Parts: sequence; structure tokens; C-alpha cells
Amino acid sequence: MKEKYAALRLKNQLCFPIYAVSNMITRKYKPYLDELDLTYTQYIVMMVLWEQGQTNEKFLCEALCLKSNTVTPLLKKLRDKGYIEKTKDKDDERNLVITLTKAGKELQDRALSVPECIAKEFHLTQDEAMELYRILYKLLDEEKNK
Amino acid sequence: MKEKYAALRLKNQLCFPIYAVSNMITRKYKPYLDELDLTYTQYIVMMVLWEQGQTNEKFLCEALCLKSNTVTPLLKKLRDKGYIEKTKDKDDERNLVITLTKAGKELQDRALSVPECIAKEFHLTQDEAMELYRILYKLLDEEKNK
DNA sequence: TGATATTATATCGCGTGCGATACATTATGT
DNA sequence: ACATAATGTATCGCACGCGATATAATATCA
Repeated sequence: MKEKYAALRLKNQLCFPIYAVSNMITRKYKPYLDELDLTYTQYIVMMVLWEQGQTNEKFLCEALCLKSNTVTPLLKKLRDKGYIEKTKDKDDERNLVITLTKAGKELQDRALSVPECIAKEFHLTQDEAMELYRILYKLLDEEKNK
Repeated sequence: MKEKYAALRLKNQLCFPIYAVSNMITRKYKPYLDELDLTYTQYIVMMVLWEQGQTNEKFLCEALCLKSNTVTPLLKKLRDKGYIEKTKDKDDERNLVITLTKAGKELQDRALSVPECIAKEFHLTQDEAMELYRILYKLLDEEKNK
């Protein structure tokens, strides 16, 4: 018979390797992002901005699956670094319009090498990467549609 | 031709869904672990202890892919909660021997329901769960053997 | 219109994670 | 034996991530 506590063994968890790999990824990015004066979380905020050009805090929170209590201080730091600007929406003054500064836009070119540097550090096959991606988004999408 | 900045799009990252799912998992566990007076990280520490019965900080750090500056305060909190005890190894006084208290041992029975509660919240097929597990450990093992 | 609800952002406190560093103990080499 | 290195743990400072709560602006509805 199976051991009573088998379900509580670390090796039998799916949550733990996700947690550990997530920490590992942040560590891997650090040396590359240090050169851009960005943390990992700041980097993904910048990604959204590079793509959207202009956005607001609410959109960022949803795109990154974060809460305002995480994003508000992040935006403050990015503004202090001179990468973004925050202005009030004229039509709805609750709305915080976030735009890239010149330095913020220029950062995108310097960031171009990051994805390939990171890719070299992980050795998954194309199929593995795609399957991992698919399963993770299945979990995220499921959560979003609740 | 492919857009110049395609590699910097959030949707083209593998790192981001791992990060987002990891955060999601911690949120999912919270209500169940609150009843045990454990955080997620404290929970995985307890898992190692339930399995090993006795261990030291170094073993914990390696098992959980964490550094001592994370684990030391964790152990302090678990001791304050009365779940573990810390004593010096007689043979090597650098070594911190960590053991479960009676309350710590009893907690394992109360934790037995957690894995199944969590499993119900995620809807992966058996194959998807196994493949996810395999790929994540491939990444972790690769890192360990460096 | 005016009370109430909703929405978007911000603040507070706590618990991680981590790089850098310090400290005490043991091991090592001459 | 004794200076030096290695090892195991602890401390410090910073940046998240989040639940709870607050605040300001807009929407809703009697």
C-alpha cells in the first residue's frame, strides 16, 4: 500500500518545481538586466510599455497578473529612473496614463539581446518549450475565466 | 519579415507564464495554509522535515533551491510557531540540527488534505501534469549539474 | 440632485528571495 | 602548532507580491 503521507512529499508536488524554476529564472536574468538598470519585474513592465506605447496601471496589472500594490511602487521606481512618465487622464482623472520617455524607448534596443542570451542558458527542445508554454497558459487562462 | 522587437513581446516569453503561474500557485495555497498557520515557503520547509524527520539548514537550502539568507529567517519563524527546534550538532558546532516538535509532527496530519484541495483547483490532464513536471525538473537538474 | 456604489490608484505591514557580507567553527597545509 | 582556507549559519539592505485598507474621481439611481 502507498505510504500515507506520499502526497506530502516534495518530489510529488507540481507546485514546487514551478516555484523553484521561477526563482531560478529571476536569478538568470539578473546579470543581463543589471546592465539595463532593471529588475525582472520592471523588465516585464517595460515589455508591456514597449509593445503598447502607452497604457495605464489597470492594464498593466491585468497583463502581468499583479495587483496595484505591487505595480504602483514599480511605476514609481521606473519613473525615478527616467524610463516612464505618469500623467492624469484628462477625461477620467482616476486613470493614470503611462508613457515611455526617450530613455525608456531607447532601452528597447539595448534589451534586444536579452531574450537570446537567456535562451542560450536553457536547453529545452522546441517541442518542450512549446508544450511548457501551452500548459502554463492553460493554467493562466483557466484562472482568468473565473 | 518578422517585427524587429518580436522577441521582446510578453506573449513570446516563456519566463513570464512561469512567473505568473508561480505567483498564482502561492495565492491558491494561501487559504488552505492559513489554517495551518503556514506560508507557502514555510509549507515546503515542513514537507522536507516531515520526510526527513531531522535535517540541517544546508540540506534545506539545497532541497528547496534557496539561500541561507532566505531559510534562516524562515526557520526562526517556524521555531517561534513551535513547529521545529534548532540545536547545535555536538560533533560540528557549525551544523544546525533541525527537528520537529510534537506540534510540528501533528501538523502533517492536518496538512494531508491540502494536496487534494489544490489538485481540484487545477485542471490538467494526467499527461499534461507529468509532462510539465518532467520539463521543469529537466531545467532544475540542468542547473544543479553545473 | 444627492446619497451610494464603483473604479483606479495609493498606502501599510508582513513575508519572502537574494547579493553582499560577517561571524564562528572546523579543516588544511607547512 | 598555527596561519589560512573552507564551511555553515546569520545579518543587512533592497525589491517584490499580496491582503487589507484608504483615497479620490466617476457612475448610478432613486
